[in-house]
Amino acid sequence: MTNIDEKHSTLETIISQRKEKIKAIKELGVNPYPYSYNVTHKNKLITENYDEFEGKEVAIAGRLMAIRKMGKASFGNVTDSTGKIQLYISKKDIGEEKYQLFKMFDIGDFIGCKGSVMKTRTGETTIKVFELELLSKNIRPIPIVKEKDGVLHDSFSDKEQRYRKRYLDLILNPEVKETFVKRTKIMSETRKFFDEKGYLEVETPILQPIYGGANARPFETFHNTLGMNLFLRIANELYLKRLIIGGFDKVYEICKNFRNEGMDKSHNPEFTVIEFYEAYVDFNYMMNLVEKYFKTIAKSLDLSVIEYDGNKIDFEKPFERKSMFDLFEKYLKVDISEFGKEELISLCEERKFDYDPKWNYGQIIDKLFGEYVEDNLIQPTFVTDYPKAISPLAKMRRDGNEKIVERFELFIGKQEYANAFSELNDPIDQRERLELQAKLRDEGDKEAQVVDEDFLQAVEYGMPPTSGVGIGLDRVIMLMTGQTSIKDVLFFPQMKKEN
RNA sequence: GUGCCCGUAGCUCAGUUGGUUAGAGCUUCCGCCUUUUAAGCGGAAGGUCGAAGGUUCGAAUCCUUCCGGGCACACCA
Repeated sequence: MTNIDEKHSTLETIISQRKEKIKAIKELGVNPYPYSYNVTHKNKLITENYDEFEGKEVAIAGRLMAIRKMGKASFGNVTDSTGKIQLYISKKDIGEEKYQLFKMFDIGDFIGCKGSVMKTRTGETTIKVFELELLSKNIRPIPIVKEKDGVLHDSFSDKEQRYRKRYLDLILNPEVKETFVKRTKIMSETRKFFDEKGYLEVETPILQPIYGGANARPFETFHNTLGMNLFLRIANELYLKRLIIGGFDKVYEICKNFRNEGMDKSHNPEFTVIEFYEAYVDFNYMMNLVEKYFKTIAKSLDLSVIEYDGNKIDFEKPFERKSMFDLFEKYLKVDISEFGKEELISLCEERKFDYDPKWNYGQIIDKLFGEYVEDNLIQPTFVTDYPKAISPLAKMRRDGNEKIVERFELFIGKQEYANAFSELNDPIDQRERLELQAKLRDEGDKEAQVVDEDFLQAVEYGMPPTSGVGIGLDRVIMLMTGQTSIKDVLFFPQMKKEN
């Protein structure tokens, strides 16, 4: 007696029924997990060029996604990496024995078949099968999604399941695949853009003894042989600068950074950025390059105006360039360019803005900017004139202003996409700034930077005038694919453990 | 981290002023069916209602805690 005879359909019994089918298939002398199949054509090629293929013989392979049995003949849908195609399988064409095998197929099996291309009377391109092979037997039922007149029935839509079992999401929701294909396209266009400009792609350590280059809390780990703590990088900036010091004058790295912080629609603990550094140029030069980069990527996807999160973002017009203080004046109706900390505090009180008395001048400016300005930055806008206090790696403004550095951030649709400096290469100033950060750490600012003595020494050996940029690539991908959650552009977003 | 919402069959969902034995479609299994396509027709099976406590004669439904998820806010990129 086999489980097939039992009339249960819990998940467990379905699985054991399918295991019994494997036994029965083996008894027919068929290997349910063969080694290869000679595929001659992809489904999309056939369906899109029917006239050329009519009557011709093809061999295709893919996952069986639907079966419609009608006694001595049946229809099935097979999906390969390019799309689906219909099969017509009749006992007359494939023989009694193969038809018995076919009857043991389930949705989710991989199959290969050879047949001739035809159209059914309803006009659907179909392969009339005369050779049928099982390529891999499924034992765990995949959700069945049906579609009529463009309406999906029983679609696989539970977000938690889609993220946890991304492979099912990819099988069942074809548009998901498109997003990730675009992701790869954006990544390769990004490399192409910098390669063509003479940048050298490099790799720097993910495991770092001292983390730096950004203000964030790190993940910590331990190396057994060295007997020391290591950190997963929060940024690669300080290593890329060492390479500039070492004599490369254009470098970039596409890498994952890791930050032990909050998670939401635009933050995953590991995320992808590109950082690039070029010697002998300043942040104005980089502004032009970044603008060109975004326009190039948009163009490569045939995008000119992007509809994103309810906004229309124009990538053909020149990006706006605004001083932070002009923006404050526009949205706060006050010129705060000459304000000191005390005046900013009075402003906060006047506007009933909840500030922390521990904040320094730069932090107050930063928070005010987030509160009153950021939400207005829909079209691509370079914001300049950041306070020194929140930019410990940026060079002072060349006009002698002692509070402001040469830095820009690019905002699009209220979100930050790029951050860049004319890099600080004065070793004395750099040491003072990192020591100030260390002091802030001692006072309890967990995100303040750490003094990296090796980096400081490297700068002491001499760093050319340089500008560098970091761009959050996951966000670029979100923007260019219309996704508003970072989880939808990461194959495997971080999730909590299930029980 | 805080607030709001959600968790019922393999999938999608009904059922929540507390009241027999928790329903439907798809899926699965059996039978019929040679151009179907959410194939069809007939039959069957499938659930400790996210978990644990509590209130009650009686809980999917009310309460508490916990787990997981979504959204918003806060922080960051």
